[in-house]
Amino acid sequence: MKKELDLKAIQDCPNSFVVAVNDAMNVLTGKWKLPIMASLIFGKRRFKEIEREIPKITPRMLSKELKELELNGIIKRTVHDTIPVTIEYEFTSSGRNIKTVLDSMVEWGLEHRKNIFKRA
Amino acid sequence: MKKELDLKAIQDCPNSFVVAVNDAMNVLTGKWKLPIMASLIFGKRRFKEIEREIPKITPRMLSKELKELELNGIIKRTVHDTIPVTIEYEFTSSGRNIKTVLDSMVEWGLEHRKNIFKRA
DNA sequence: GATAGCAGTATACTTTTGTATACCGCTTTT
DNA sequence: AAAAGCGGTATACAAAAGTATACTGCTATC
Repeated sequence: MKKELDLKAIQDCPNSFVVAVNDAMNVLTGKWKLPIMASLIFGKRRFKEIEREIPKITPRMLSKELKELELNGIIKRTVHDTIPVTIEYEFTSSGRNIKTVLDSMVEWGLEHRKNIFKRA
Repeated sequence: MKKELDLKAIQDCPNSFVVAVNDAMNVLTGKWKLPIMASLIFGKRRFKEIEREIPKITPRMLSKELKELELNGIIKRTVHDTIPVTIEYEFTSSGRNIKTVLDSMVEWGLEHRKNIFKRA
């Protein structure tokens, strides 16, 4: 699945809005991003800690997703020069704010289920 | 990509919240769902109309996504018994409300870009 | 000195998602 | 009677996303 949203139908929306939605989607899609963010929500975590908290994730996927989240400015990776080095991941403030999007999803989702059952 | 969110880390959140986020994600992910919804936002549309409004979508994908959106209670498919039959797609009220989620994404996305450039 | 933990990487593979191309039965227009 | 529009389906294929399994160099403990 390519990540563009090149549709004429949205051309009348300001392009920055499309970009903004795209940015948000990039942070939310994929099987493991939400679990990883859930693991970080109460504070800093190390690689192995996250791995243990998320059943069935492989180190390959965890590594890949952490890199992507870091690149997108959602999390910050810090290397502490202890011996041996310890590495910690934590949200950026932008990253922490993605919760507002999740909140709106929860609100919509709950309401949606109510509507579904009304007519079923 | 499997669609479960079976993570221990979210187990302390009420399960209904996880389900709700999942429901919202199902409506938003994939390359064509947003374009299709954008096409429906100003009113009813017929299959070929949507197809024309979205450059490069194949009828196969359009058909597949419309079915999925209908199954998820986002859009409604109506068969009018004209001769020949005409078929119209439109949002359900739940479907229309997904815009609140998109709005929160726009808000977050714009703010996020501002933060990124501040530190870059 | 073997074993285990840390923070990952490498390689090969399967599954899911999306594309390309052609076609169907029906009706209206030319 | 041929061509084009409607609302799709069928088949085959390519690309993206995710899995399985093994391994690396480092340190610290048993």
